Amino acid sequence: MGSDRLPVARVLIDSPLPQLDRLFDYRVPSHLTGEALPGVRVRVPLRSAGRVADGFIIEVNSVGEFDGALSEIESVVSTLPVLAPDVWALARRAADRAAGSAIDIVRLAVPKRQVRLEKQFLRDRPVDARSVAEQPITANPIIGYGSGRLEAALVAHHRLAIDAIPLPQQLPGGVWVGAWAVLMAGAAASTIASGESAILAVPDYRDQDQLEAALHAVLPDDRIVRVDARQGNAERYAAFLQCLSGRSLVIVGNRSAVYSPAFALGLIAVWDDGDPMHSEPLGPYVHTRDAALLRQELSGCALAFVGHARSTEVQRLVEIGWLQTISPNPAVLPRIVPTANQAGGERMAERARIPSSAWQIATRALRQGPVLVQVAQPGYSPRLACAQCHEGARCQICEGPLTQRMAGAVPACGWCGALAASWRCGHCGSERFRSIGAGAARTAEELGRAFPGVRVMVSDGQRVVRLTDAEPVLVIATRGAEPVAPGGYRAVLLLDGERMLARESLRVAEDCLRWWSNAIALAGPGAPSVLVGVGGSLATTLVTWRQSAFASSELADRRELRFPPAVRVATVAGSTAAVTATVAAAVGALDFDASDVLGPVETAPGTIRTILRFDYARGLDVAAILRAEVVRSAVGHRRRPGDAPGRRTSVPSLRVRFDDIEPFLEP
DNA sequence: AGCACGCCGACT
DNA sequence: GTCGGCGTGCTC
Repeated sequence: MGSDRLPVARVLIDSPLPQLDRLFDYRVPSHLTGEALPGVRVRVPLRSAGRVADGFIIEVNSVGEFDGALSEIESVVSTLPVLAPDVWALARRAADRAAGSAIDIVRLAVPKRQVRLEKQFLRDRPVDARSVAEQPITANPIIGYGSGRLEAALVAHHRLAIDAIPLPQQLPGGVWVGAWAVLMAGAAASTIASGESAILAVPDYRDQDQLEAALHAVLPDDRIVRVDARQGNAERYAAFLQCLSGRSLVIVGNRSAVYSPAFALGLIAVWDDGDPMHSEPLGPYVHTRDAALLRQELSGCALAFVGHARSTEVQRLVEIGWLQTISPNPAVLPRIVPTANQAGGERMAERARIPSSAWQIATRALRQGPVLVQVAQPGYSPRLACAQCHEGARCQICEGPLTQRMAGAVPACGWCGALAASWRCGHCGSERFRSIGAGAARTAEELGRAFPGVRVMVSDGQRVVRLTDAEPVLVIATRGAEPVAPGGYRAVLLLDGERMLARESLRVAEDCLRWWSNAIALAGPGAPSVLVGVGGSLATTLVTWRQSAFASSELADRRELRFPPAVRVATVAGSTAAVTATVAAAVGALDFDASDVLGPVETAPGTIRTILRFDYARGLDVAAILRAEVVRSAVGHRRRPGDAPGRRTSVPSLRVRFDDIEPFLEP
């Protein structure tokens, strides 16, 4: 055939089907040879004439790997290469590790196309990127870690676990942010100064706001690109195009920022990797931390995990020598006051559920400025119960737990939101309920009485307050919603320790330590932080501020029990038949020890879940086996027994998830 | 997913 | 004989 000599494009098809997660060969027709280049979006025929699929050209070769008849690329959607080679390599690698499809990662990495923005970008783009004279950047020294030490590690592209300085800090413009944000901005600036790009990933928009403020203090605005969850697609695409401009930039955003097409990537830094917001909810559920680790391995850039409390995952990486630690020098120790939950003493304090010593500390601190009170739950009454029989009050529509947002408010369902105006106990028929526990609003009410004449503000998930001055005020905040106070809080009260520790999770201790540490880091220099009702090793850890020692002993416990992150886990869920077959295949091929097959447990009638655990070294083998089973179950009988003939199951009968951060929680 | 191919029961 | 049922399998 005369067409044999035409180039062959290897194309990734944009399809959710696991069996299509490989490259397909297409002939490049002669009129497209100049445009059909790696990274561009194309439309290609699939199976029968007339059907077209979207895809990305991954590579263009003179010969194909498929030895059947090739179809031709139908069209090149746009000449802009949107899928950079290093991002593709990362997507493939991340998907393989998680038994998922590369296209699912590519969809996180490449936003949906915005034609107008893209055309404008192609029109305005200089022909030669190097012709743009770049304003030279000189980075200020990073303070608090010994002179030049951090910068040297960044230039040498080391992998780091950095302990943040637990203090707020004022920016030149007057705004106060956590010292961690100043550190990360400094690291980014030093990366830019050496002509490279930096990716900074934060868990949520409050952290993002602090980090952006710190970045704008050290870099020109046009060097900072924001990629976050609050953006619409147009804004997101504009930011994405900016990354493709061939300039060294700081890309700051949420978990998807780690997939940005950075030019000359020199640094990936992740703030607070233990925050569950770093866990990707979309398949194949790749955690920011893992994506960052893979990308660092592929690109050889510097990598930094920055936090106040160290996650057990990062601690593991430190202990196997993958990360080196960098701590503040000289050390910065917050002042922690542990208190047992002693009753008696101050009557006002007792009514507000706080020990008298804490009340005294807060009273003294309130003469000088703001005081932070961290509580576990938002709203007024997080739980309601029947006043007569004490059964939990449940929604009459969906059986969800009833809560109260404000004092005297009509109870509402915590699941479906339905108002329960005429509630009646499903157990004894009583119409009276009482509240169990106290949310932020109720704590605010109680503290308002305990501290007469003091201004009280509530900052929870819905309403986050911002403090602009250092006036005395009591700030009641749920964990994670604590505002930064100018000059730092004069005292921090950590109230609901016992309740937070009562959560049923493998990671409670680790999570609590992170929540408390992050709140303590908002206290000003020398200001006391009071930990109410918690003793033991957690209290000791906070008092000595040796987070790494705690993470290390926690990790040792997990090793003993063979729990993550000492080992990896894969959750296999779906129809009884599919899960049974998959687990059998994995056990047969990889010789799992019986103790490493946890389950099955029934999750719903006809569906089960089994957890496999395995050492890191076997990760790729396990993923390959499970992936093959996912493909098989997708290709095989798509009809469940008992289904009406002709209609197919749209829900896949097999789901696989690696490294779920809460693998043992009931679904 | 879609769509073609293929191998057994009631029709011109 | 063959029209069409849906089970099976493939997509460059």
